[in-house]
Amino acid sequence: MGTTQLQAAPEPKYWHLKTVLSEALDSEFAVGEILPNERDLAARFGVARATLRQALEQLELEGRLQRRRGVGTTVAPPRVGVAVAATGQDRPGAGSDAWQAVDCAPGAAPAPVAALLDSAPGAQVHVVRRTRVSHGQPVAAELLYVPGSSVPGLGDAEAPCGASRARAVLRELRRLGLDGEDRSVELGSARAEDAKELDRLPGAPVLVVTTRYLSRGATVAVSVATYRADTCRLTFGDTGGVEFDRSLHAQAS
Amino acid sequence: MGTTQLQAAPEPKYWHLKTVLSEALDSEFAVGEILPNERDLAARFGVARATLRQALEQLELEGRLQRRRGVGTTVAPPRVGVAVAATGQDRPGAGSDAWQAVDCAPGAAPAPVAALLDSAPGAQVHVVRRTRVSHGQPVAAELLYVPGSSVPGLGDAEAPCGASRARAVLRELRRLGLDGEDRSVELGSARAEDAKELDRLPGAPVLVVTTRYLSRGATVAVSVATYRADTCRLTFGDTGGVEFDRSLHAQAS
DNA sequence: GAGTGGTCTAGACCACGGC
DNA sequence: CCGTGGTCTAGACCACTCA
Repeated sequence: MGTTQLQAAPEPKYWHLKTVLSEALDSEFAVGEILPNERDLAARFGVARATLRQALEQLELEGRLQRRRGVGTTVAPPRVGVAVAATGQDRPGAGSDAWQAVDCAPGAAPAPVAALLDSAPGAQVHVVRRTRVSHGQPVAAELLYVPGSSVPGLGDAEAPCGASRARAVLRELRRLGLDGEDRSVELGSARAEDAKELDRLPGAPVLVVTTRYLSRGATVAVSVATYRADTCRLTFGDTGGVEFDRSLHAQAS
Repeated sequence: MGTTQLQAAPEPKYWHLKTVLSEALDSEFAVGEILPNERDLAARFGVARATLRQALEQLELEGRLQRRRGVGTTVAPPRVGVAVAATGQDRPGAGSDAWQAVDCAPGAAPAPVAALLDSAPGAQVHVVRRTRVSHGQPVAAELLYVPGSSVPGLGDAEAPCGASRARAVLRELRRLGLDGEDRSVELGSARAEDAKELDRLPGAPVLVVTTRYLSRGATVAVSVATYRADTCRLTFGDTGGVEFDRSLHAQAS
């Protein structure tokens, strides 16, 4: 019959495109360099813009590209290793990498958090907001839920509600003496609120780190931190080794 | 003028759709139930299929939906907590949750792995493939890179190359006595090869866990494990607590 | 205002699973 | 075989950034 279906490779175009672009990024582009715009690229490869965009989305997901509306598509630097370390409670940051208390408000813990806190779904807690900056870029936004019973040292009036109160809660928490932490990591998408702080669009992929802080066997606080998945590599230094932080994704010399 | 642009909310349609669908999933659908097909759903909401798909993709990314070509879209069960635990070296799995050695072949470590192994980019290593199954579902595929110098007990001929040889390498490795591990977690997309083992399409989002195993201060092996990001929540039990494994994402009673 | 990426449409065909 | 989700097209308009 006249069916000219000779191509035995049903590999999607966008997948092939992604491979080609990925190799081009390695060999022909420097970090920070801006690519041709999507319309030009699509024309150059002979595909529709939507198809090209599918390839770019994948590359952005893998942290190889960075796209900003009104600006363009740039080659992303290697992912930054951020330590999801020991107590994490506002410890003196190593240089330019630390948590910053933003504010503190009374509120109700969402159901999944309440479950971890062993409290009723609607129970009132202190909600501390913090932001983490690494190498000058925002990498994470955190909501820390602290039941009033964990920090009895504070009047639970709604009083100051600012960064200073946030620091006060953290101080009280530290004084409890934390024995350990349970952590989990999963993929999520940035809520509109987080997206703003992370300088991303809503729905951007994030790594959600949920931490349960323990003191004498009881859960005294729960933290939900969302890290930018495109720019971050979370590191867990079980041996205290810092060397791991470099060189992953580094080009072999 | 006749411009009837009264809507002050430029919230994308797919974002709104996602919210609506998400609420519907909570209230009107049971786990495993299949949704109407995409064409019907799109018509029902008065949007193009591409727009509806954008919403579905987000929900799938968040682990709320599961889509399979030729079958349909189903409501996903809550993410399964998988422990990325202590030595991890083929320890007797807790019930139905364990690593399974697949095979072992000689090969060259890719550049980033070679860097972690402190070896030349092209150096020959044993490449052990393992698969992890949890609750009957494949959740992770792993490539374990072991330099020949770490396991001198084996003749480095390409001999058996099967699951038995893989187990032999693991046994030798365990006999070294591992002091500790450095780990990192980042977002990636499944290579065609991994995708097959994980029962997903190539490019599917995965959590890439890179582990460096140490013995007496030296790196003796490097593992790159890719976990299905849609179905898995990685847990790190610093305190050995297992309770954390349940109840995240559980509906409050 | 020009140029960028982000959203959206209304089609089409293909690959796969199950009947 | 039919129905499903997956890929792809060729347009359009919008929101944003920056000169």
